[in-house]
Amino acid sequence: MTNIREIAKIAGVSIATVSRSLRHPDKVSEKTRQKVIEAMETYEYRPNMMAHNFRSTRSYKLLVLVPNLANPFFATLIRGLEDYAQKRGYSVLLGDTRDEVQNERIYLDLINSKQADGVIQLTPYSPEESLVPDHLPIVGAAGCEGTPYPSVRIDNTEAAKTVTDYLISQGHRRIGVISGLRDNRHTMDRLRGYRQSLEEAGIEFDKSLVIEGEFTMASGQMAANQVLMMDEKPTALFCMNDDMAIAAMQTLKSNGVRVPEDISVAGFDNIEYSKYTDPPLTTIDQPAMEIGRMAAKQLITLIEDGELPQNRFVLPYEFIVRESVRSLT
Amino acid sequence: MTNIREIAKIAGVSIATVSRSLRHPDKVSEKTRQKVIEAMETYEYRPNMMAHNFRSTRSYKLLVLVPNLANPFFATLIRGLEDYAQKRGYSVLLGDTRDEVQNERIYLDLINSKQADGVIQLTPYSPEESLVPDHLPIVGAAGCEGTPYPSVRIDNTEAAKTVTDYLISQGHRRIGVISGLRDNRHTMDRLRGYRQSLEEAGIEFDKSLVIEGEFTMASGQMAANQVLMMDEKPTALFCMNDDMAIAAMQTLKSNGVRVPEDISVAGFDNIEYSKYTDPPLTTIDQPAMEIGRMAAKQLITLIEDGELPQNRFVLPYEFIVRESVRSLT
DNA sequence: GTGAAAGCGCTAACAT
DNA sequence: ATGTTAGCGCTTTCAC
Repeated sequence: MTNIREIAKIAGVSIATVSRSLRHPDKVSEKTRQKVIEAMETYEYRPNMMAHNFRSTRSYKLLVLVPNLANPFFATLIRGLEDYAQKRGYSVLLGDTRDEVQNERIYLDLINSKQADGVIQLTPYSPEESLVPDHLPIVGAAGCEGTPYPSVRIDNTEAAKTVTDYLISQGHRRIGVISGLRDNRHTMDRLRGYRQSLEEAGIEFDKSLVIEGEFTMASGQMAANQVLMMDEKPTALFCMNDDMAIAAMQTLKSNGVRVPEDISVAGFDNIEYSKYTDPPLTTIDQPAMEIGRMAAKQLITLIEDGELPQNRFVLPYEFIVRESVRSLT
Repeated sequence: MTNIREIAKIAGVSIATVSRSLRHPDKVSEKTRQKVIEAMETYEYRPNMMAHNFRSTRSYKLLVLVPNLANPFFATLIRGLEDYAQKRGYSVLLGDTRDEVQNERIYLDLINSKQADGVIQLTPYSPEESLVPDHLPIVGAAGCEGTPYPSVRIDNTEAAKTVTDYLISQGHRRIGVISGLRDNRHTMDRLRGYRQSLEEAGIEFDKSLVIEGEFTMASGQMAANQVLMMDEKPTALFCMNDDMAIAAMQTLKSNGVRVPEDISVAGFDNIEYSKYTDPPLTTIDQPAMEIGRMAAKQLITLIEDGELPQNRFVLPYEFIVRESVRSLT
């Protein structure tokens, strides 16, 4: 258990100098610094970060609140986040909330008890449910419009409009939607884009075409079953994430409905699996890694500087055309 | 910034009593304890865990080393892990190694610098590459046979044999394999099961039928392309994980090879997506959540007691028959 | 440029 | 059952 005192003794300096050699090398003469470094190396000294963190009232930990880690979109985002955080000397603490607000409370306690310096929230903001304490360093990632704290995201409304525009350009006019939960902000933002597109094309909005899912594959399957029972089926289906699109597509096909010949399907997220469905899925590519990196960057700045020059970071998305949408013209 | 001293003053006791009320409530009289609790509540006192951890030389953090968080099998395992850890008062620190040993080194530094109490390793043990320091509390999860530290896993060899046995029982004799990297221990264990099955059935092992992948979808696709170019194609394909199976299946189909009519496909892991492929994938269900929970449990025991009553925890797997395998008989 | 010393918030002997 | 006190390993004034 070699500590700072031992190194000081070996190097023949005071513990203050050892500390300075690490944290403020410029305040130590080149010669003594060398002596200290050498002592550290021969004794394989590793500063006790618990003491360091305690003393400097910084944990160098970022808490990420994720509704479902098993969704590869979130997992990929977190990979980016972690990659960046690591380069800045921060580690990431995982908080899988299972989409339950009460679980968030438990994790937020890590902040209060000083075990994390800030949080990255992957669940879109909900005014009713949010329990963000004041002055908590927090940034939203892949969130929604109107988040009251800094956030990094794409323009969900515009992206949804892009998808719908494309469906319409392919001759579809009866376009179904498999949405997330009605009061989820992603659902709202994306539905707005869908409706805008319809409106511009002069197609009347038909709410019976919107089926409520909850961003899970099981819900995508259920939604597809509802589509199967409709008398007048849509010719195309816009699913608000790839998980639901993948499940819906499979459900449709296993019930004898061909994709895209009978019903076209589009997704949202561009998780890797969407490239390997049959047919490969047309979808919106959210730059998951980049959103994660950027969110980490903003959070760390917020922690270290106490403020951000800018609060909204809207990243570009890409529309990926594959083979799950058929042209009607 | 309300600290233990303030609470002591408010409650009219010493700081020792405040500390005891929290950590050893039985050593404090009911009456004073109530006073202390009340003071804590009215002042919303949250103990500074950085100080607590520092003082007790425990970080209450578990480091999980994962080769690729975007693989839902790992993500699901981690969910289980985290769920259990949380109940025991531990948090999980994420270390995505991108399957690079040198990245492991960076993360293991978190242990040396006392920022984590132990590690859960999700990459199977490799004698050549492993850099596990002595006396490091570590448990392997979803690892391989012969791991020199405690591990929680299924019997990979037996599971692979189960799959192959089934394929043979359906009349297949020319069974291809898409494996992981040749020197990966999962590849070795599972290949052994495959060969055992063949041997018992009196089928000669043909190494030209084994195509090396690397557990990624991209490699599954490449492997499938190799199968497509074979003169004498296998009638069935055993893929060593679902990601490769999913990619292979899609590649086969998009090249006009029907699954399972022309080639049967089986996977390994039973990630959720394998239920929604077309056709749904026959595969081995690894109890990911349960492996994660159990691994966390063992690691915490190891940390707190310094030893484990038992070092090998082999959990049951399940063979899931869906529709991607056809009977030849 | 360097050292002496105080102290971060808490825990745990030790004393009463 | 409760209080006094030393000290965990480190950072940072404050002197020199």
